[in-house]
Amino acid sequence: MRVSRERVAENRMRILEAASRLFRAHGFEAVTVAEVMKAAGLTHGGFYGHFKSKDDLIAQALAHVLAAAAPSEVDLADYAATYLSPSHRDDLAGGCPTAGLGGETIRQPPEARAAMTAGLRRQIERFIQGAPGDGPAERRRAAIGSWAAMVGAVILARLSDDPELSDEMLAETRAWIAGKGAAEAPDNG
Amino acid sequence: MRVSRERVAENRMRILEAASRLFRAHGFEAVTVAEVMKAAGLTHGGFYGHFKSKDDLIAQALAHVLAAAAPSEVDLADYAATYLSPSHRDDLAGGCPTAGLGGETIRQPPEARAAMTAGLRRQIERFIQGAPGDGPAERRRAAIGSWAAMVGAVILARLSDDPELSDEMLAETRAWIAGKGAAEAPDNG
DNA sequence: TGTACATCAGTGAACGCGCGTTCACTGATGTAC
DNA sequence: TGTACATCAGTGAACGCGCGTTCACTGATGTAC
Repeated sequence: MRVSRERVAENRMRILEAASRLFRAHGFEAVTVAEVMKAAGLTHGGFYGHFKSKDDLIAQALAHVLAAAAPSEVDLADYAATYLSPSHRDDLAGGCPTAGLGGETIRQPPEARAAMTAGLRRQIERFIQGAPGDGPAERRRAAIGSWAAMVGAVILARLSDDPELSDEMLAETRAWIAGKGAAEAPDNG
Repeated sequence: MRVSRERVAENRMRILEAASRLFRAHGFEAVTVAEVMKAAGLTHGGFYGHFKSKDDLIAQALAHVLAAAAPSEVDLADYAATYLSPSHRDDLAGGCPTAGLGGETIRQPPEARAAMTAGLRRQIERFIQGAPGDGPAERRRAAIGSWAAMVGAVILARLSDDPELSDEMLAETRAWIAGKGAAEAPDNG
């Protein structure tokens, strides 16, 4: 049965939201088109009215969730405290798509990688204002280094089957980033 | 045709080596059992004489490649220079299994995660001796933070479809780690 | 504003392919004498 | 040391299942008059 134009747009959004959460929770390959459609409250046959293919959905779901991130500048230390928290580590489905899907997106088609690259650029820009350092170059370096450490730490913390080591990865990386931020630029090395 | 006992052990090693490279290059799910066996110079039917299942192969291949890493202590700055090089970034099949497969291993069965956790522990221990810092706690913090930044930076660099941004991720993270190593512990923050 | 019809979003059965896994078979290895 | 036979690693065809994708159909929406 045909539905109204608003309903079509709403269904499309529901598919993107459901896909975004399911992909983050289980990875691109483990999630089926039928599962996504069911989570969106639809049947699988209608999928191809909205998307060209599953790969197309992957790219659009990534672009959707990455664009939804807070647009304003953030304080790097505040952001790190939230990002490197146990509750973010434990929230696969609702957490950072870069940490949850970055490792898999490397092998995805160009469209998905392009979405991730755009997200990476935005994240660095977002960090630059609130990053420590004397000049723009130093602040950019701090933004890049901190972001790499945050993403790496969440992945390693999720990987660990020992809760103590997992908590330690988060807490120590957070302290290490804060320590680096407070330190002055060295003149050796 | 039956083969000699040495040949059995050699075949098993060949399967583990082939699996380790193929998994790192293409991910666990994209690689088929038949592909692994073909790369090892065998036919797929014999696979179940060596391994209980594909999941079993994944866990054993991870344990195998992680155990093969250099056992001695390393200088953190030297290690970072190699790890954060374009040639390591571009060598998916021969590169670090944590960077290549860590993101996917989160969703793998306990045995695979246990292998990764053991590798993570070993890597931190390996770094502690050569890490900067006054006491053991400070050196451990530097080891953890640096490792998180290295893994994150390689993943982000591989993700980026812009070669310039990709190179920048590696170079800036490397400089940032070095800068942090030289800095003294802050008394604020 | 009402009516008649064309459009098309969504349904659910079906298709085809690839994958993990199984199995009857082969023939070289290892062992008992 | 040599022979006869049991063992079993590897082969390749086959199975069964699940997945992405297609398609004929349905019926509410949107439009032409």
